[in-house]
Amino acid sequence: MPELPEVETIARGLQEQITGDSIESLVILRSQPMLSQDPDVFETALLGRRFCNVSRRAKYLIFELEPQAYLVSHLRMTGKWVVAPEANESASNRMIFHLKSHRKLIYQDIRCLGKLEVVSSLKNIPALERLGIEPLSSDLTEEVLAHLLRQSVRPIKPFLMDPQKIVGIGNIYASEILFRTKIDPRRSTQQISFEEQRRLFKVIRDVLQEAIEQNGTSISDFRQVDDKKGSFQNFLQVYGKAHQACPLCEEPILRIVQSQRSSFYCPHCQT
DNA sequence: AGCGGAACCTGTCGGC
DNA sequence: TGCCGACAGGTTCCGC
Repeated sequence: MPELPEVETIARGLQEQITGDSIESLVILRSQPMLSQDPDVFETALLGRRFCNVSRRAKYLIFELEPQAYLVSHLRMTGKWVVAPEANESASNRMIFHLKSHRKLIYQDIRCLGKLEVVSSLKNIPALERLGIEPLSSDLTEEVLAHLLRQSVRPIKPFLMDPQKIVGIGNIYASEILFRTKIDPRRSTQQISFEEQRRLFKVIRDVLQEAIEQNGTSISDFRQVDDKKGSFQNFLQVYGKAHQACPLCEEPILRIVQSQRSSFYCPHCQT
């Protein structure tokens, strides 16, 4: 489900809603295969602890707890976090945290592809160590992007989605970024010109930043922590728009498959 | 070393 | 109506 802007939106919502609150009890409705650790260990590590911060790294949510512990959550395709006065009877509810404020923090996940883990140190999560560069941080520069493009040999679209290179860009934003930069998603990273690299650098940051300002993209089921929709879906130009007219030239948008994922692009505008 | 494909799951939708 | 395949916002593992 979520890419960087959606995860950032959820992190901000949770930060605002649950910081200072603590976990009184926990009901685990289903733990497999989302939990990599024993459910009893998971529960014991959480009970009584207080949320002191919620942040994002790549597409991971990091709940900082006091006394020191971290709940690390990856939503994968269909994970969601909801804060509400009471838990609704949704079939996708997987865990219900009963908070001291009497509100409920609910983890939902239709496909159960998400991952949850409690650790005493973030160093205990190898996947976090393997992550690439945060695109909105000062770590990403034109020079760094040029270097990453040069050392890779693959089409630009799967490159943009590789979290070991640049984190946070998923299937929606990869297509949107390439449309705005007018680059064909099949082009090799080796063949991206200097001018195109500069455009990519700017557009990657612009698109992600704009999507955060719109609270993410709600195409099917993404919702904020308070159940409201994001609004970046109103600004999508190609994602999910196969056969529709390109907003620039009116040619039909094409859908192709790359690395087992759909790519949407305008064959006339993107070269 | 780094790539593409399969696997991990469930739900929905369109075609026959 | 029922069945079947394709598809869905992601990552990891495996073989080449």
